[in-house]
Amino acid sequence: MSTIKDVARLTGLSISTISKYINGGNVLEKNRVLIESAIQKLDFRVNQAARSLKTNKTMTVGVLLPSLDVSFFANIITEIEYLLLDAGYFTVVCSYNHDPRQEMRKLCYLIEKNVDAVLMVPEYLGADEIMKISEIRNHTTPLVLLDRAVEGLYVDCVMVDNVRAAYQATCKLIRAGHRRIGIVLGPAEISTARERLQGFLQAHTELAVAPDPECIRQGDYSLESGHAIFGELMDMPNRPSAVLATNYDMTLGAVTAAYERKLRIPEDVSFIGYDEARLSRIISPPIDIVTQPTHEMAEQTTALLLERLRSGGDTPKRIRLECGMLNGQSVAPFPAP
Amino acid sequence: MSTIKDVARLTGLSISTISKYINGGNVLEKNRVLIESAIQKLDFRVNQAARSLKTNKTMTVGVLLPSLDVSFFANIITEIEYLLLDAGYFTVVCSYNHDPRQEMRKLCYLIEKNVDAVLMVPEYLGADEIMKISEIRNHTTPLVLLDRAVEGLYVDCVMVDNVRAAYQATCKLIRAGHRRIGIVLGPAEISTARERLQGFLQAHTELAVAPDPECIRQGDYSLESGHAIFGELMDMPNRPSAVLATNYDMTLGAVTAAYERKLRIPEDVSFIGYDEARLSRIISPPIDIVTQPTHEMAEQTTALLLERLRSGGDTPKRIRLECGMLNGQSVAPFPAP
DNA sequence: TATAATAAACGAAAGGTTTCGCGATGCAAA
DNA sequence: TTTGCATCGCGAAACCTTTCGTTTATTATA
Repeated sequence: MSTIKDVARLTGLSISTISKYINGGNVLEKNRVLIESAIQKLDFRVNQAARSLKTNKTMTVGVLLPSLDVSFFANIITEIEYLLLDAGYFTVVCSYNHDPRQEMRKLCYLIEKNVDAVLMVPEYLGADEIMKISEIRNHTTPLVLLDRAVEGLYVDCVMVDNVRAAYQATCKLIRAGHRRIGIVLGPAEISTARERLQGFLQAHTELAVAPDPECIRQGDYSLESGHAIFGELMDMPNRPSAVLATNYDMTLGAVTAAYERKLRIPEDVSFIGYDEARLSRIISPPIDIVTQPTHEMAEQTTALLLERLRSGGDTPKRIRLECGMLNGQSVAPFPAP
Repeated sequence: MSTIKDVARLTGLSISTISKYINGGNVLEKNRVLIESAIQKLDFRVNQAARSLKTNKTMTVGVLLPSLDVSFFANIITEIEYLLLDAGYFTVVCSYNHDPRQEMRKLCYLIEKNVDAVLMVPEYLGADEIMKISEIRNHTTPLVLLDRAVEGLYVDCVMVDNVRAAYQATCKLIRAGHRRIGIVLGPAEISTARERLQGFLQAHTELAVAPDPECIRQGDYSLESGHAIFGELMDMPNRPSAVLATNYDMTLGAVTAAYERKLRIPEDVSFIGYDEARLSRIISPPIDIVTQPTHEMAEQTTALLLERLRSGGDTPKRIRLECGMLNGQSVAPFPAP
């Protein structure tokens, strides 16, 4: 493995000149040619460890996710990755597999690996624990939270107005005449699930409809749980006339459960799904879908990350983006006209 | 940020003693106590850049995937991650988002970041291009391929016997009496898709059934394409009486398409899916599924990686694992008795 | 008590890069 | 021809750790 020293020797220039060239400094044209050919011949690559040692930077952003295969996050991260690359930053992802112990452990590892910033989707971690990490306490390593806040933790955060999104979807159902509405929620430990429930309840309150606790059911944001819970709801003696599923996987699970029971949407049950517009491309009639602003989330998150990476600490920013609603044909008036 | 030097000063010991302790060497009991409390007080952490510079190791394995949200890969990687962590290695994942240019670029980045080994699921990259990377040519950075080989590239590889898996599934359909069988394939550029097609054709040849080219259709391993292609097959004037979908997402897409058309499985069309056993938990009647040995793949891959990490180069190993078949009730005799 | 054997601590070099202040060089203007 | 100015190149220090060969301390043995 050849070093900058070898390049210096081969070109007859000094180490500092080579370093200058490598880092975009000006060198004499003839030296430029010389250096480039030497680099080529020696197959020289900058030793990143040495560079990091000196600069205290890795030009790498660490992303920590609860799981690798949640398409909602995967989509956002993919976009962020492109944006960060444009800014010269490499992105590495790692997952804690919904495991509370791994969540802390991996966060520490990432920071110890000297990533320049961490972007994370938290799940079970508390503010006190995160604050134990000195790099975060001292703002040495910027931390940005995605999709979910951590109570009592004052760091940058990009999220979505979950309350309002669920509120609007629920309102739509109530306005269509539905009075017993089922909701398929995520785990109560996760703030998005709590917020969506809150919006659901708020719509009931405002429109003076009493929610039935039996119709409020908690899953784990997985395909299977969406399937199971939708099934349970439909098997109730007085089943809800409409259902709201609150993420992509559970939406898909709910739809398969409906199909399986030969329940027609919306004739037999009205339905609103979540997250992926492409869902309506494979379900007919197309369903109504609450869409989250993934592009905007990616952009805002990247902007936030870059700002922190460039100019460091400031008072934390908390960004809330609005969700949209893709109108389909899965909400019918109730009772049927 | 405090360094080993600070710890040395505070304890009155030498730098080398501290280093020895950090790396698991023996020190006097009283010194141990001293060092530990100093480390605590100073909140000392090893500077990984400095360590890497010296040792030429990062204790990190880089994983390169075509996309983050393919659950088949995500499952395997999650398991590998645990196994590698036990062996002291940290795993970082990155994705090239099915983008041929990114595929090469990210591979180079990973290697430049000094990961100790790369595990990759290749897609479009050719052997010649990969061999341009000197670290791989010289076996400086071990490269292990997962799921797919690269033609002409002689490196370690853990894959599955796709030909046989598709062969057996197809045989099952033919033996049940089906003569026109549809297959929903992935992109021809991807070796697994070609192999699965080969197995499909081989079964036809051996059992003396002529395959209909019209029934052989290529998608892109996505939910939508599974949906679309299954739909196309069912819309044919003389549609196949059985269909084989060749990955998880396309299976799910196919099933929703069947539901949508109110086609009963297996009464109206026999069906075999792929990959995820849990599929049968949300589809009724449970479907027959070709299962890939994800656990074993994870184990073998990890073993291979660790071997390379520990003892370096050797003649490349190519491991082929057998797939299984989960019997459901989605294959009916044809014509119906 | 002296010596050998063992264990622990030490000092110094090495690993490859960036950075900063200073010296050299080249060119235009006077 | 000399002066002034702008560029460019250079040397050396610094970043923090590991490692290896050597010294010192400790314990056991004769």
